[in-house]
Amino acid sequence: MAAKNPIPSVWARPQRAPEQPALSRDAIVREAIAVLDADGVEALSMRKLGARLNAGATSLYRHVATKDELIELALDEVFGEIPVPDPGAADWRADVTATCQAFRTTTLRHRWLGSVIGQAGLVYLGPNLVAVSERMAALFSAVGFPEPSRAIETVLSYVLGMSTTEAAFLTTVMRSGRTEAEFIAGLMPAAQEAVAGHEFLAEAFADAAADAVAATDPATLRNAKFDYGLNVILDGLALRLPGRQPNS
Amino acid sequence: MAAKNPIPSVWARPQRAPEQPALSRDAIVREAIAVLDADGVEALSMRKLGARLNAGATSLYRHVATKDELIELALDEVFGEIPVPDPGAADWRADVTATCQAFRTTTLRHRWLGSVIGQAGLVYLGPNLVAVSERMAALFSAVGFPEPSRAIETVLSYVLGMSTTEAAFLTTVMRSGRTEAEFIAGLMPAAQEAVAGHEFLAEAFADAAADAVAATDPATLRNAKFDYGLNVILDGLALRLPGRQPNS
DNA sequence: GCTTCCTGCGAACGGTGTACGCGTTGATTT
DNA sequence: AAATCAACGCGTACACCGTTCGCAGGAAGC
Repeated sequence: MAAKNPIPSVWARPQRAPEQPALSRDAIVREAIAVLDADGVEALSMRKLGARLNAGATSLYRHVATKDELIELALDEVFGEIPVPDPGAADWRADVTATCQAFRTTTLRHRWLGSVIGQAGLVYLGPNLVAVSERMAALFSAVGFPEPSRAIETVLSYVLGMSTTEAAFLTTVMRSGRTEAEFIAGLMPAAQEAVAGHEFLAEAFADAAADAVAATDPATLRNAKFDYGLNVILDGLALRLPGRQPNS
Repeated sequence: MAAKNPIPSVWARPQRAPEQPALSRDAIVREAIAVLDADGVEALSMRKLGARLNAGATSLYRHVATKDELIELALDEVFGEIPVPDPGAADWRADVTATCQAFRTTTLRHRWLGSVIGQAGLVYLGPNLVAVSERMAALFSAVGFPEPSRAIETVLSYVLGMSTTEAAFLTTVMRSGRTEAEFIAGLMPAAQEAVAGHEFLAEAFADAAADAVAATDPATLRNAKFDYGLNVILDGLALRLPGRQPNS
């Protein structure tokens, strides 16, 4: 307001205002993550982001080349939240499991991650992603795993696919304004109908529905599903560890 | 007014043109898929799509409620390309492998699939997706798998994560205008630098680089990586088959 | 004949990303 | 102390976007 009018009167001189925290790349990225977390990737616009920082939209371009670049920065920033344990006394399965769960947690906290990765891929080599990869490589190398990079790729692909789907689902739930349980209940009739006439799918669906009823909480059920698949993969990888293998 | 005049001369009468194929939901979806395949999801605009069909942009809205709905239709249409074998004499591993490879092939043919799924999730229950799911459920049920829906979820998550990453990578390659081999070669220096100082990652990276040199073709190397992870998962699942101890 | 529907479309609204050039400012050099 | 300069914030503008609305014209039913 007053800021728009440079000098209304010579007597009301600048006095520099309470010195805004200024505009910096870090501040922009941080605020962008806040917007993305709150309203998703399609709600992030340079104008709105600028407004939230008490700045014009185009000012952001002094610190960030392009919106896509900003998103890449946000992506890598968020990878920094993933802790990977040192390969230590604990067995490798526990370590890898913890890492994968951390990855999933981060993906669910920032539910835009999936769509961004789907568009940009993981080719961009940000420092935090590199750091996470390094820690994971350490985990597999420590137990003498024959092809660590393939093992990592396998595990991460699973985690990514699972978490992305989960995140998209949770976004849909949240947009509906209902709780997860309510949403699932409301979806049941449509699902029943879609499944009718499909013998095996109906059976699998019935099992899943029974699961849902038995579970105390949709979230814990999702945790269990995630852990199931992860254990399947770790079992498969364990067979490839040297020295403990019937045949090949 | 005169400029707007729809009929400059009576003789230039409409005569209905050579009867365009008209505008139908199917035709729109088909053309949308063509655009998506050619130029990706961010290049699909209602105006351009309309133009390609010799129609105005807003005409499309008579057949499709919204752009998002159109994309959902395209998504399900594309799922129709995935064949799933009947559970037959062949062993289940071969059947599941074939299905997963078909899924991957489709994802790589329509490289926008990943980003769309990341945004929309798989909650929408289109008929073709339901059909694919049914066939997969049949595959697992036929061998008496204890929790078919969890097995399916595990396998599909892996396939989705892997294919999405692959598709994003291929898109980047294609946009660069270089061949895949050239692109990888050009990326090497940056990757080397990013990996420097990361002990285990450097090691894994060296292995991967050796792989790349040994492979005759980047595409066959990608195939091998995909099959590796898939086999890991199938091994893990095999352990859960009833009445059977691990066997290769 | 008249009426009622269905289809396509032009115009318009409120948004988007970002290129460009301007005024200001704080530090650095003279 | 004066002059220079690079960095910064921003207003404007452009080309495009998805979508709404009301209208034109033909087809179909009566």
